[in-house]
Amino acid sequence: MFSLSEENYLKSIYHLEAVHGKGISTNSIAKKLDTKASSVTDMIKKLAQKEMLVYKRYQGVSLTKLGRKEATNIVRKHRLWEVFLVDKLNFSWDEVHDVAEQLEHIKSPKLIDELDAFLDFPKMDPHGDPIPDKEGNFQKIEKKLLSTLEEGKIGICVGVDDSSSDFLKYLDKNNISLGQKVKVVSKESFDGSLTILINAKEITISKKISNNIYIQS
Amino acid sequence: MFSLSEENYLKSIYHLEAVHGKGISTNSIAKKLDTKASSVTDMIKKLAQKEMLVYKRYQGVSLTKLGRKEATNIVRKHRLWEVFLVDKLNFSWDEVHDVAEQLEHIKSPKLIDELDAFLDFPKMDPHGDPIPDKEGNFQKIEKKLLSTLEEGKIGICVGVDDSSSDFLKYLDKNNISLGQKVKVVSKESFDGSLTILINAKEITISKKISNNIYIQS
DNA sequence: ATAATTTTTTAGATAAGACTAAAATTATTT
DNA sequence: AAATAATTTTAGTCTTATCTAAAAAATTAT
Repeated sequence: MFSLSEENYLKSIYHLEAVHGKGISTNSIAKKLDTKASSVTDMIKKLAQKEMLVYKRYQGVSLTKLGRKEATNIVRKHRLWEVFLVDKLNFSWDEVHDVAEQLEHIKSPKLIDELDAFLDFPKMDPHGDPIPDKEGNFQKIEKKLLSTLEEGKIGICVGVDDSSSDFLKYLDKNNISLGQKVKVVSKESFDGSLTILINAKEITISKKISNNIYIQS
Repeated sequence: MFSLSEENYLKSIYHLEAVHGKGISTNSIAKKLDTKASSVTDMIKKLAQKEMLVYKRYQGVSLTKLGRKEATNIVRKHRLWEVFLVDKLNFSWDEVHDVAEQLEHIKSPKLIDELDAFLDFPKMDPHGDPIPDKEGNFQKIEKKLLSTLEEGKIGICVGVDDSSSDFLKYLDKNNISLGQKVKVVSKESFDGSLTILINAKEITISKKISNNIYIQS
């Protein structure tokens, strides 16, 4: 069994590995968890002892197969709860994160699988992220950033990179949601801002925004 | 905000007060929480400082209005989650306690009220215990122990005192569930055991059992 | 009423997880 | 290849919640 703190470390390292590959630095973990590097050193020693990750002083860490399994399960729980909150309890996609952050730590062999079935085995969470199945497998979907789409091309919104409430509220305000068609009308080379056609309306979005929206094209 | 531990103390004291009235002893709290009296002293000092209860050395404690409100809310959450687990996730009534024990500590203003609505504002949990509403009010139903029912009289099962898995499994095995009619066929004065008619079948139950079943008559 | 017992509190220790400050190691410049 | 900078680790401290052992107060028995 793992403590809340241990689970949060495993999850953070998992997410960092998904972006940066193996060999995650102490500092990057500290940044992600908003804690100090010295605290991270303490914890990764403990997790190394539990064989959840491989650690050599000054060399960063990598999850073991066991550690990855543990982390995947936490991610699975987080995302299933998000679906529950949105589909059943009328939460909007910008409200779910903090609650799911708590719910993901509930320990019950039966609970999560029953929840999965109750939700009809969803494959995606409300932000377009894949939900691992019981065994930890999930479908990796083809996607790229909206900012990489060329002028005149069309894509469909399939996810967001940043899931912060502020960003998601911005999208809501501009009627941008998953499954929607977007066409890049023009691209400003100076600042990378994009004028897009969405919902039969033209809007201009900054590079920072288009860098946080995933599309399929 | 309260820690998990603080919440568990508040809940336990609340339940003890429901049975024994005001002035709960350090020892009884220790017993209920399976901890040491010295630990209880430490914690009740802290809760007294937070004005959740009134405490005078060697005199036991009583919840303040604030403390009772806090405790009631935890009970509300516990029981709503129990309903969710049974009604939506196919848990049986002997499986819900440990999971609800965890879920009751999830902090979200929106979550619990949405859950309440989603479950259609249930008034009772799976064990027949009342669910407090948002304001902390609940209907106190008229009930008495099956052991107090006289020979020849009829009652309806409305709750259980002991919610342990073992006891509930015993009831399942004997087809005793809430809402069911029971008739006391005979009462053995020597050991207090009861022969009852339930489900068109006669069974004999010990005093210990009849002391844990609530009926309405 | 005093002695014995039980309950409660205090004092001091421990473990988990975080922190600060300083030392050790690695990486980057010049 | 030194020197400087950045990162990481160590050492020691703090907080929360627990514990044991001993002291203090209350209760019960004689």
